[in-house]
Amino acid sequence: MQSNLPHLQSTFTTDCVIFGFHEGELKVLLIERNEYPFKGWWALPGFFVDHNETIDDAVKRILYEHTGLTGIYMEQLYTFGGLKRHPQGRIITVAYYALLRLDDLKSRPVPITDFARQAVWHPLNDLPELAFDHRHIIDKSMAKVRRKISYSPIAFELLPEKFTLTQLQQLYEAIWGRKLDKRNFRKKMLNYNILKELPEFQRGVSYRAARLYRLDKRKYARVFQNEMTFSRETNG
Amino acid sequence: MQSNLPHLQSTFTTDCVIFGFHEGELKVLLIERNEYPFKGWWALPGFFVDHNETIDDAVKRILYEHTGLTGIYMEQLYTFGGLKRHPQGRIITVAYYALLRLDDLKSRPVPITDFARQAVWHPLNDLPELAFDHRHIIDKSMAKVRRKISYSPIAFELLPEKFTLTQLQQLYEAIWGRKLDKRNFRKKMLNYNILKELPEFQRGVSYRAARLYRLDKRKYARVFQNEMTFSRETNG
DNA sequence: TGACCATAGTGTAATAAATACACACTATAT
DNA sequence: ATATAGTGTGTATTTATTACACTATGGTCA
Repeated sequence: MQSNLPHLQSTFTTDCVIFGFHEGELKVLLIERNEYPFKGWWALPGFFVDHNETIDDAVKRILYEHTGLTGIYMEQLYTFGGLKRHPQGRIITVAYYALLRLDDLKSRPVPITDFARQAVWHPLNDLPELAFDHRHIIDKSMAKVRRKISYSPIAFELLPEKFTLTQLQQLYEAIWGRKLDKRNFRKKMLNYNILKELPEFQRGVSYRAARLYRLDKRKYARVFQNEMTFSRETNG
Repeated sequence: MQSNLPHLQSTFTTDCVIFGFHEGELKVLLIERNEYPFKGWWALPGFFVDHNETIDDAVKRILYEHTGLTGIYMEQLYTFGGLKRHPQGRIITVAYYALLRLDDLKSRPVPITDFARQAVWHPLNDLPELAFDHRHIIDKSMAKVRRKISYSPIAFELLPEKFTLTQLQQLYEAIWGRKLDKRNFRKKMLNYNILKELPEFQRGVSYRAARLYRLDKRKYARVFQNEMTFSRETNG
């Protein structure tokens, strides 16, 4: 960019699509707005980016405020600058998505801010009508996650530290919206050699308890390049 | 995002990585700055985004000013908001990359603006030191193009309408920085069935003239989903 | 006009990866 | 003891990837 020009001024914000996975379902954290415009509507958590913080820091702040957690996996998605996306004038928003372990959150109430009446996890398959262009932002996030899960191990961000292969498979199925073959899934996933088999099993289930695994972080980086793919499987 | 808050103001710009392909080499269009900071340094073409134009429109404007062309393939890359990226304070930039047919441009002089002494195509493998974080932006663009060329037919944006298979292969080789096997490349590319064989041949070469092809647009969309890949080839 | 140069153009076999597919096992609850 | 519900495993088939070397052609130049 070039300088010495009139510094045109504009307002910009960040909005964050926070994904969680619980009981085989993908969920998104939405707030119910307590302000105009779109008062009473559901919307993505978001806020203005202060001029002395980075965009990443603004997003971390929002994530902390809504989850009480730090160190959440997050990635910038896209910057929306349509002239009509906000009824009060053009507001640019830098959208991020975040993936988090819903289990870490179980007993932690979602804090309420002045701007939101409540914050609630909504199943991705059953979203209410959303304020602004937020539905579009969620759709675009899902498209990115759906692609990215094929070549990087982001799925593990959504699972508890110890998980069963069935949980992992259900997560892939939820993200891709299609069934995978159990034998092929396990064969392939174990072949990547990024999972560490634990000497532990599920507890409290009324059927054969499944073995627990966790991600082997030493091998994580290697796989990031290897590009895991489950590309063409069609069978149930 | 939420409203009714003090509208924090900030300045933001767009920078554009314009890629071209010529004589087997990838090139980037850079301007020589005629303004402080970084006066005399090479930089990406860019400009402030006006508050009544979309970001896409700002980029189209920049592309037109520097190439005289419209309808160029472009895509948003990333938004950079580091506090120290500009010595005069935090300026957010939305980076785009664009792909264009250098041949369309052959006899067209690159226009000079007040802010730039000259605009020159630089080979990607031999870039000068760049102003701001522009080197980082170019690297990130290349990473995206390198990935995206595997699953979408963006390569054709860089070639003339009629091209030989060797040109197409050289382009993939330039983008991936490694040699591909000619027979495997042709077999695979022709199998996608997205190329239309023309009844024409190269002219003016002092060796056997190669057949010309062009992209078959009817089949283009289908391949966008099919995910062309040349993943593991290691042989020269 | 024939030899030469530079690049175009072609096929097959070996290996690796993806896919389709079905049944026995086990922990728990009743 | 038995019903239930989900765990855990192996193989054959198909498809994709890789490795590899020679002939064909158009143009140039002696």
